[in-house]
Amino acid sequence: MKIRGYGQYCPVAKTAAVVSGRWTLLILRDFVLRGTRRYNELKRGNPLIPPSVLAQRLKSLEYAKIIARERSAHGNTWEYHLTEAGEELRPLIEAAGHWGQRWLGSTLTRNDVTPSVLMWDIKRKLRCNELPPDRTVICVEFTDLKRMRFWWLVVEEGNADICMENPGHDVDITIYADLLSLTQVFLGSMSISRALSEGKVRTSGRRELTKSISRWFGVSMFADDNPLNRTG
Amino acid sequence: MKIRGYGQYCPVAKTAAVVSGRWTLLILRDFVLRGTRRYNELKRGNPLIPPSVLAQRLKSLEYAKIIARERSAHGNTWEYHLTEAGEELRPLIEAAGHWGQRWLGSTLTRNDVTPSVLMWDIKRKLRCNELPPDRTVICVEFTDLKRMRFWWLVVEEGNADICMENPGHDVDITIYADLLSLTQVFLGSMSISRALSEGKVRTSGRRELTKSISRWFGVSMFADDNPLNRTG
DNA sequence: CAGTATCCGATGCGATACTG
DNA sequence: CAGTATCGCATCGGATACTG
Repeated sequence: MKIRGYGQYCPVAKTAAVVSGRWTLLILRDFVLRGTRRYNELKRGNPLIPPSVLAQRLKSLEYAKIIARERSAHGNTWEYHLTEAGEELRPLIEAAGHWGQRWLGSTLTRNDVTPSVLMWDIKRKLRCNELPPDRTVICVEFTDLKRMRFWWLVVEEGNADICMENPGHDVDITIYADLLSLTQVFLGSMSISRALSEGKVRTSGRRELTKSISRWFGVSMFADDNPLNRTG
Repeated sequence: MKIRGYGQYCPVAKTAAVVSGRWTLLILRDFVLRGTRRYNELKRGNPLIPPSVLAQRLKSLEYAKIIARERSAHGNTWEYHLTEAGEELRPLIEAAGHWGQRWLGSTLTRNDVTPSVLMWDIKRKLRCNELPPDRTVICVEFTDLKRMRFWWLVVEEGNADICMENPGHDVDITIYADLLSLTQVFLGSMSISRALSEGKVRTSGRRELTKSISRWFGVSMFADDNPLNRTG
């Protein structure tokens, strides 16, 4: 486990030696912004990372004392968590996100979107307390997909679960959208109300859930950095 | 000129695709923090970068609209400058520097230090207005070096020049130090007064310049992030 | 001064398969 | 679930030499 540096004393260079390998910043993002703790969660959040690379990066980050690996609460599996040093990478990660949204947000293409990643992001940002107190079932149908077309979010007691098969309960609201449009909504480059009025997103089901959708449908933490949202 | 992305819509991933190549963050540091504008300045600040890699990175950054290349004022050479997008990378670079100083500052070794880079950093941070209004000549002698042992800073009219040969003027103050110690002083991991009292750094010449040294000898912008300086 | 040209070697990386 | 093992290719990166 050797870290290849740059032969420079500059603190920026020291940091760069640790965080600038391929995939590394994304793994850190998962820890810092998504609260990820497990190997397979990291795979889910980064579908294209080779498992060997992920394993190697985790070892490096552990070696650098940015994360630590330990038994989970139940003791039957492993978990990673940020150290204090790792926590303090938050400003760096957030700066990267703000900048990317502001200056590269318009580069979004079909190659950048994956239904599973989007659905987990949506789930994570769902404002459950803005939904009815009893169980709510939200169905998402990606109108342009064959596989991975249907997703269900079951919200109960302030907690959301993701299913890929019909969970059997009555569906309270269905959201129809193509994958790219719903991603744009999540990223804040298109407001959900505009998406609805333009027909990019449609809904069916209980009317009051559609009316309140912009309250319970949370968006990316970088949504406000979108150039469209600039006040200046 | 293709940028290899990660197949993710996340703004952090978009940024990572642009800035996380080897040397890239350091080149950006030179633009953002050192005010570098020229190819050879970049080489000076990054002695180990291969010229072909530097050229490729500059092209990439230009392609990404982070820097722009244009004729210098005199028109006989080329200069780079940050675009607005590039300027806004400052928070990212500074976050990297703060973190590196705080968590990796103690990893400094002999392999990380270069006299030329240090001298240019010192020159850049010299507080000329704290020096006498007339010409001041500062000699730095790296006591552990054979080559690159002597350096002169000629400060005149609020401006400092670096020489590697005796400029001929009388020397007002000479600073003797080994390369690692003076680097530590610059980085703030050792205060100059402590370095003097411990004999890591010595001076000769005009007494008033030694007495005021902690005023005119500027340090790294990350010096305060050193764990030693923590108040908490 | 500001880069190209060339070349080679390491290794990072990706793909796939497999395991306790 | 949480990774290893293997493997081969590509390409990145480093060194050196050279040029308008």
